[in-house]
Amino acid sequence: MTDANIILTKSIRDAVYEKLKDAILSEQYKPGHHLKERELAKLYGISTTPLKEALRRLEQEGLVTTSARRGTFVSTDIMNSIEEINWARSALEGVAARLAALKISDAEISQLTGVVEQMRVFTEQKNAEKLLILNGDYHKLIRTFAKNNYIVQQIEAIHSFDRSFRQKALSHEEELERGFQEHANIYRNICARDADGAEQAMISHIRRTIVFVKSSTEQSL
Amino acid sequence: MTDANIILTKSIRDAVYEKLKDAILSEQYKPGHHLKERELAKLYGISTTPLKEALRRLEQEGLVTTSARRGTFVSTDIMNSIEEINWARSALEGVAARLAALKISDAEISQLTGVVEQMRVFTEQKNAEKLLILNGDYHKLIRTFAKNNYIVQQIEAIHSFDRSFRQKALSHEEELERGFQEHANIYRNICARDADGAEQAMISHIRRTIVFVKSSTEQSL
DNA sequence: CTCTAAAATCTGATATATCAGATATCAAAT
DNA sequence: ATTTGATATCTGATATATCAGATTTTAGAG
Repeated sequence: MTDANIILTKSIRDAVYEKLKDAILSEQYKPGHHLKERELAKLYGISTTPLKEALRRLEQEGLVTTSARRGTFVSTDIMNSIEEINWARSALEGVAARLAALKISDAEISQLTGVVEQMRVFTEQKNAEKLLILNGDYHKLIRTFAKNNYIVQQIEAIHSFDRSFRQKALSHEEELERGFQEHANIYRNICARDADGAEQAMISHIRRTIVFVKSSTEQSL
Repeated sequence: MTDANIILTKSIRDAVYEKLKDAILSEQYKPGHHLKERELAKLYGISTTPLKEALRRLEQEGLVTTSARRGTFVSTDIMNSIEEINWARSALEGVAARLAALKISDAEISQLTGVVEQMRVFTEQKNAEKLLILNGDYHKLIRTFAKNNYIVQQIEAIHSFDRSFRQKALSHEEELERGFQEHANIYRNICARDADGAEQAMISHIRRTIVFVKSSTEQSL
């Protein structure tokens, strides 16, 4: 409740969209759950208009399914939607790494080096919490250095989806070391201005993570 | 006017979404044009509620930009250059080809074969007009076979921006034959279920086209 | 004439009422 | 007891009214 109220500047529509998305991704609303417009509107103390707009957006993203005058339901296969989105992310972050390798300046390499060195420290300390933040910074730096606004926008639109996803990835200890090695590998390729190598390293890093989280989630069922 | 009324089964929301999208893509509403909710609602004889939902969807696709209580405007694609967008397109169509290679059924291969055979004929006839349509069908089939809704949406959002781009690509005769060879190569990789090969073939095909169009456009200036 | 501030106006955002399709309920017929 | 169909009810879809931020207009001071 508290964190939602921090966002005072946002419209009700966007606030309720974020709230619902988080609730669905964290499985507070389980697959198949009926999201009733009037009920939710009353619960959140808002009208159905912005709520409806939020539901439409979630529908387009595949998180809910609406049947006219029957109801809106949380999609039965959320993991599939998340996986679909992460395939797109792998492609977009891959090409971002390529462009970064082509365009990066020496000053920017220094910046990236600084982050990688910090990551090395926290990996040795097995500090998953700090690493989660640093990993975010690392990926953000790379797409910034790609200097392609459209790609940055698309990647950041995807980001909120896999907050929970990346958290799961780092909850396994062996993943910390492997993740760092892959990040270091991407880093080396970018520094060497090896566009093909950087793109491939980034793509296989993200796709391996997809498969890893998927399989470890399925095991826990 | 008449064709819109044929769709009686659809919701007003979807009908007005398509109507607006067509109008924007055909440049009846030019970039920068102010789409006023009340004005359009009155024009179409509907209320602002479904109209607003249609506008939100167009906003998410990037066709319009809304500033709260200032207005909704047809996007000016000046923000993101055609080149920027096409880097994203190459990555997304590449991963679509990969997924198609992984998931394609025998029946779907037959469908794709049919299109490729037609393309062969029109390439020999140097029929650029027909090839433009078939190329579109070909790419659309591949992304459909990828069975990833999110990626399909992203690619089609990009398409609505640069119809002119692919037209330019085929305006050079030597490009017809080279384009067909590349398409045939992608096709072979997908049929062989070679995911890596299909992705690489698609990516290099699109990126070569980007460079080609860019250089030939610069020459003509 | 210029500048400023208040008010009128324009616009999207939100709230509420109503419509209409889909489903569930239940009583009557067999 | 089962079936059927009328009806009550639930739900999203749509229409309309109102709110509030942003812009423009304009009246008044200098």
